[in-house]
Amino acid sequence: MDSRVLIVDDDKRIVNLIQEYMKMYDIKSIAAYSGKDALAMLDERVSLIILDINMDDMDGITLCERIRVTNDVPIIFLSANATQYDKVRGLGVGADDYITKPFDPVVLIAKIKAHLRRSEKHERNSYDSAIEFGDIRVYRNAYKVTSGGDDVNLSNTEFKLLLYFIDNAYTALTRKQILYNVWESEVYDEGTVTTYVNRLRSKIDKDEKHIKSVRGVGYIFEK
Amino acid sequence: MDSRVLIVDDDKRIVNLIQEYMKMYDIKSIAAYSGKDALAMLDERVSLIILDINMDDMDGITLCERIRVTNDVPIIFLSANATQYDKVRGLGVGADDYITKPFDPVVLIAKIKAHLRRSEKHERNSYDSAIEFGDIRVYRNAYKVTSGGDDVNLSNTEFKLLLYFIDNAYTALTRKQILYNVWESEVYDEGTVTTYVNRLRSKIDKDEKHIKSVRGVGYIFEK
DNA sequence: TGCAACTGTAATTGAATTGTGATATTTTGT
DNA sequence: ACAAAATATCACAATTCAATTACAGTTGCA
Repeated sequence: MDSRVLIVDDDKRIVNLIQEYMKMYDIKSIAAYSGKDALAMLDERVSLIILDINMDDMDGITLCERIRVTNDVPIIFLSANATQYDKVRGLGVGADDYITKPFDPVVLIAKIKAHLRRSEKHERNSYDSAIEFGDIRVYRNAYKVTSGGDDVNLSNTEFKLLLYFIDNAYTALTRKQILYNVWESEVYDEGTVTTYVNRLRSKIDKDEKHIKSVRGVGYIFEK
Repeated sequence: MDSRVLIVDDDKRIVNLIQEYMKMYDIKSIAAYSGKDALAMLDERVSLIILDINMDDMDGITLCERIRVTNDVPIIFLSANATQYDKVRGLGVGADDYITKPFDPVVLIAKIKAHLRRSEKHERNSYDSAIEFGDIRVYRNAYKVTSGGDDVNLSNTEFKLLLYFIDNAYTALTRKQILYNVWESEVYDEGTVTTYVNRLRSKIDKDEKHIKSVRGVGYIFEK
């Protein structure tokens, strides 16, 4: 994980506080103390922005709109209360989440991590390039999988299941979740998932290096 | 084939990499390391532009719009992820294709060639640029196909289908997609595609080396 | 006009895939 | 070590899918 979070707030104490927490969880951050500074810093690579709604020189909403013109990075608003956020949402500004002050650091970190994970997910799984793990390569567009260079013949369902795992790597998935997302219906027996996971394993993951069982929950895929 | 590709990216390593691959396939290229340079180079004759979406001095979208004011040359976007490209498409910017980083060089070259071929069609000086795979040669402009030197008689629909496959090599295509693009309508039965694929196979690909079935999906063409 | 090629649909066949239960194995808590 | 629960494995019948073949309507052209 090589992501950076930009914190924008004209109250330096708040910025310092957030940076302290983030340091504890090994999340890199940079800070801007005004809207103008923030815009300047966007030239650098930033994975997520935490943005205070109330600032002196430029309010957070305006700043958010300006950012959105050129940038798709997730934004979490810091607001004094929930009503304030409703206003933001009403305006249709492209914010992705919000936290009200005073905030619980645990919640803040959880939200940050969730957003980082989500955007990271989209990054690597580009459409034309192969996804690799171990000696397995998955070619999304070609519906093709190779293992050590040799073609592996996966059925359509097996392939879709594999993609679902890949798109949700490092997250434990319940059988119900898997049914819902891969079979797009819950009418099937959960045992079906078990069977298919094992079919997939027998073809590309004989020693269960990547698709691991999580007893009582379901499965987790690790690259 | 006397065409030139302009590569625009401020990351010189990427540019060099692409130029290396292109050299291997005898495609001439020139490079620009900034949007400003790229605009200047457009005075010269260019057949295709490969354009990074993220650049320091001018983002790819803006550059694309500026180019489009005066120029109709095909543009392939290089983007960090597919989401980014969706945004471009949403803006209605006149991009013709995209490739996500990290890219598969084979796919990149295939796409470049496809675009060059397509635009070449409109130019006067391209009589008999054949597309080759196996012992098959396809002469786009002459509506002619040979197999091992002998003429193959393809019907019009079969020929259009073959061209569609060629232009979308290494991508699995659904029957619906094929209907939509070759028959230019979806009113027909999907079985029609099946029949035509098999007619095509019996004429130029008896052992299914190039047109492969992807069960549950459709077909994929590989050169 | 008449014939040959082409077009799209439909029926048939064989093979791959599908979901489910029945049984074996592993893991867990006591 | 034991029973209970969860998971893995296996075998199966039903289904789905694509290749093949046949066919009737259409088009083009000689």
